[in-house]
Amino acid sequence: MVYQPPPEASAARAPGTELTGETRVENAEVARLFRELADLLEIEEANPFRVRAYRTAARTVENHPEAIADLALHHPGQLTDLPGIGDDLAGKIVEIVRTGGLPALESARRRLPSGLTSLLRLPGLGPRRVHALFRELGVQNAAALRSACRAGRVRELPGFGARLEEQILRELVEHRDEERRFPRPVAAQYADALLEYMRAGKDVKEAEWAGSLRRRKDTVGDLDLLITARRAEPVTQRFLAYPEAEQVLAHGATRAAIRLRSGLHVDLRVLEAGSYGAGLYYFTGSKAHNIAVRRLAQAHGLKLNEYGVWRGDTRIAGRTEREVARALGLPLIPPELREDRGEIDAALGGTLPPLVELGDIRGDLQSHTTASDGRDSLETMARAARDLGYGYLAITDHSPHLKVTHGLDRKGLSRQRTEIEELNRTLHDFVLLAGSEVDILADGSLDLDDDTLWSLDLVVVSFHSSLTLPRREQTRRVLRALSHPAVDILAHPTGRLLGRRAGATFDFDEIARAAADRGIMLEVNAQPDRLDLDDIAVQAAIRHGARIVISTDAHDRHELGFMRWGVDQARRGWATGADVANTRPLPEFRKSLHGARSSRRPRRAATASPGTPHPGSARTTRAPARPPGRHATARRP
DNA sequence: GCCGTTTTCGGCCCGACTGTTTTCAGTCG
Repeated sequence: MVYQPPPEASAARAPGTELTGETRVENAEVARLFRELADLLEIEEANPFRVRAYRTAARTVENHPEAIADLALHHPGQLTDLPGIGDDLAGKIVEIVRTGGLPALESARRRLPSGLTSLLRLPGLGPRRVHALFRELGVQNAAALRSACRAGRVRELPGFGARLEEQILRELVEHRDEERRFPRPVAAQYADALLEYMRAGKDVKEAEWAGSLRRRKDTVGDLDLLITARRAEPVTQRFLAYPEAEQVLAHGATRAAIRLRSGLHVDLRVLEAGSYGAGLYYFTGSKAHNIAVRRLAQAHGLKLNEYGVWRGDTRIAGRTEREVARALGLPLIPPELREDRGEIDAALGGTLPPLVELGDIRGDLQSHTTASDGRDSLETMARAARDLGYGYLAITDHSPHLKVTHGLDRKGLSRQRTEIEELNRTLHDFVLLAGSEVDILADGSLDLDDDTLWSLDLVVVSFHSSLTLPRREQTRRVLRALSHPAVDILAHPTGRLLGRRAGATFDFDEIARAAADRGIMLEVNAQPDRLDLDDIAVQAAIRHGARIVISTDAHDRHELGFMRWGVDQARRGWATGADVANTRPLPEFRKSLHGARSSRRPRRAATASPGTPHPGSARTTRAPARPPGRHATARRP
């Protein structure tokens, strides 16, 4: 079978064409190209270690907290300092960054249709079978595979069969070739219910979630449940009988898998108690972290598997994770950091960061009331925040531009301030801050006049429209907004909505540097479908010296409880309590806030219209918002 | 394709389950 590629697949970009600054290649794009090439090479049965090298490189690039394009263009020699990047891959990165394309991938696409890579996502189909489908039946994509299944031609291939054919067809009809991930807060609801059900089983001793849920990743593809029991069979049976299970995907002695009605796929593993720690470690992952830790075990002459740490045939650890880690000469690494992003070196060097905890949070810096699109009153929100043990809550109703939210203008904000001041007189040990979530307009100007902005305790800015501006323009827009000296916080910086909207494209490093320079804080928005910034960006922001805030953006009193999701996100970004501004008690938080603002504020209160460039730009008149070097990052990877 | 207490070649993490194999390859995590 000779494959004729469609014309558009090979005519990506004329050779030698250079990309202009307008379209800088994102880390994620470099990673995507490497992954596609790895998939195609694997289908071609290339050297599996070569395939792995591309996947490792994809992960390294994706996880790199700064723009790989900057490195490739200005310091290409430093690319090989990154783990898993050698001379060859460094050259390919430079190629991608310069031209937007990768000749090796284009050549692979001429040999194999790239539609094949989506077939790899179908359960039961790996590279060998996908290759056979293409070679024997000429199948190039999901549609062709569906026809082949319906015609009964798939079952006749060696290594396939009627059952596999039926399964493939079922999966195709249900679109399981498309990647589906759940925001973790959503997956956690299903997980909590299933865990409670399993713990009620009489044979169950310990039961815990592992996998990406335990690593607190922002989205979860499937759930991994670990259970210890003397006898595995009754536990497995109980699992398979879970009322919410739609389909049994696998069922062995110690392992089983089901799909819930929600579409979530759940893997169960049953172990004996002596292996609990090793099993938990193993199933928590990530895969890349596991591989790195196993290498470390090898270097010590040990073997690590899900049953324990072994010296020859003797198990020397396994009961608890801490015991497993100790046997490998490591302190216990928090699950959030287990991504092979430098945490093992940090652990070996004794420089793991003391991650921020939910209990460190002293206040919430974004919330809404019935004055705009919230569902609870000022007083209800205040009392709920105080009940959480906070010392302060910022009320940040929307500005008028966003019509659907019925935002507050100058008059509305003034009225609200009066109410807030009255309320503050009745609340003990608790303060409401009068703020606003001010829309960043398309040109980067702000949606409130300067006097109104300066009248607020806290100015949070964010955009809700024009998310698709070209990169350079979007960067300029955000920089202009941050150049307004009254701005305190940039909220949900990318505007992404998990599973629905990718978010705006801009030069995040430039924004983070500007924020650090001006003492503006970057928000980790804790709304389950935002979780914006993501973990990589949090890490990058901290490296640039910017402070983080974790805010719930609560639209009613219950949503104040979203704080935990934001804290999890910040922890994955290696944030310590010191990196997060709202771990400070109010006087301290306020002092730093007003310190930063008063030094930015022009001598004579600006009366210019919204967004007019400001005299006495902070860059020249303001002392740094914090001592330089506070973020000395020897502990960072 | 990367990498080095195995250092420029020869390794590269480890085990369970499924289906169709009749002894194991492929897939999955």
